[in-house]
Amino acid sequence: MAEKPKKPQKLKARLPRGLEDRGPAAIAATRQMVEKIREVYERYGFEPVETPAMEFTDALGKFLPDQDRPNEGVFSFQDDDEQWISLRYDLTAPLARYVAENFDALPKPYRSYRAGYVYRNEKPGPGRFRQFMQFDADTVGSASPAADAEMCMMAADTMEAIGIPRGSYVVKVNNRKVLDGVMQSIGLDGGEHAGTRLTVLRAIDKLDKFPVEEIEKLLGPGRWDGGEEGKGDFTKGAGLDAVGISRVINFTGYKGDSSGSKSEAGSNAVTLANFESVVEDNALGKEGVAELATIKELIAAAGYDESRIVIDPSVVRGLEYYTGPVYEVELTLETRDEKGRSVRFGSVGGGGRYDGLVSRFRGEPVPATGFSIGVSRLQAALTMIGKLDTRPEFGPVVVTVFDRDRVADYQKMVAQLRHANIRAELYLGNPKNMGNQLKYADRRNSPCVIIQGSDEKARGEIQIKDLIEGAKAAAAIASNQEWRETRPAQFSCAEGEIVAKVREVLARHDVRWA
RNA sequence: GCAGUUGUAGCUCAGUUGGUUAGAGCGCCUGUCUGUGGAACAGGAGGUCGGUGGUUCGAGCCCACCCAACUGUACCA
Repeated sequence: MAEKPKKPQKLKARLPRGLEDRGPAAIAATRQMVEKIREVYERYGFEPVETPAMEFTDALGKFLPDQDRPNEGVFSFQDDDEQWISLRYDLTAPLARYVAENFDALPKPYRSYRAGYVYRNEKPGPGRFRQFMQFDADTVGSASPAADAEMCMMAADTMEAIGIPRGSYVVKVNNRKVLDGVMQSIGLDGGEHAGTRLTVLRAIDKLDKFPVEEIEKLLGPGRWDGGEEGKGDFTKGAGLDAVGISRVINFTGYKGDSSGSKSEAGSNAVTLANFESVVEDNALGKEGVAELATIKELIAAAGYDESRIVIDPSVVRGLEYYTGPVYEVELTLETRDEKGRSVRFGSVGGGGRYDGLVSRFRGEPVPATGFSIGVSRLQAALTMIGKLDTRPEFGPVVVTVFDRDRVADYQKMVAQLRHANIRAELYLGNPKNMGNQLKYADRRNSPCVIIQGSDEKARGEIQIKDLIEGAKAAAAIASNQEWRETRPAQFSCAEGEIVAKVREVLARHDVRWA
């Protein structure tokens, strides 16, 4: 024998990490979610506008503070004129560019929404992808806390519209001015402390993740993630002294001994009172507290209680561009993966006020506030907790080919069904036997197939085989012979009745597309 | 990025203290069955055991490095 035939070097079919292919069930679920979110946003008065997936890199805010790692996390490339272009990493920065570019033509306040994929080059995880969908709404040109309050209410309404019951989600609100005020009051103002301020904010952001003692380490010297000195990775702390640490912890309303989870802040009124005592005479802090107080009144007047929208000092978000109120939506349902382990999904939406983002382009103040839902992450969470209908859609009615020379007759039946708005197709594979054609219809999840052999043709009839009913009947049948002879769930009717009879079958099984 | 764990068939996994030709279940294809999807039975395809180098008479197993995935952590506009 000659040499072993060399295997052709096959190209490995594979997808980069953090990306996913999406089948019919996932697509249908996304469509439904997006449609429901859209209805709510429209009802709040927002109008649609869309921008491309790419922007000039500088328009995305790459030069804003907190840019110690240029080009990290963003997919970028150079155009043929050497200008840097990036895939958008959110929908807010591109909107700011759009508004600035079309400023004079737009009504102010300008209120718009958009859904689209955004891209982040970071480590993927459960519900975290490198391409994912966001659904965004923004009010540009209003400095009123009413615009912020409205975002919170809309967030709550949206969650309920998607089918998440009241009590299974919570909208958390905070205000960056309060945080900044507290930091000023412990001597962390000024450019030389910018890095420290960031570290403090990051530490606060982890309050829902680690016990308070761990947060204290992050505010102080630092923390080892292996649980003890020298184990695992070391996170450098903010280096605050004991007074500074306790001021920050006091602000959060968390108690030193509560090993872990919830803020002690009982109600919005208590939280606000605590804020007031913590910011003392700091002007910026007082301004933030006043804004939160206004928001609290507005949402209460509109009938949103604290189980739906709550002031939470641990919400930080968007270190880069948020300037005032910030919001975050969290699922409070416990989510577990297929192995029963608890899974952290983090927030499924959020937003805040970004008064500096549009004015970058304009040299005049342009206040703005926005809210965004992480559609992909929310879908991943809902799928995991079984809240999403992941049943595959029914396939088309399949008209089988019995006699190869009568394809025209079969195609005519297909056309009749299609004209009656029934999804239908001719079997386009090799029609050498009926078994393969039925197997195909089965795999397509077809509700029924049409069969017409010469016997039926002679009588002017067709056979309709109900595959769903047939599958049920199959359970009771043991032998193949019996299976074939009974031809379960199959009936014949006159050729002219094809549409009416197929409709009956579809109705019987509640076929969604019918 | 850092740390830990794990890489054997399309999927889930076995694989003795290093010892001939690397296995099972499920899935896939074919046949029993040229006018009927399931079930059953029979058969078949599919692996450079993640990669490279080393130790050894001999490596899926031992050693080194690399790659990838998962988990935690960092970052997260």
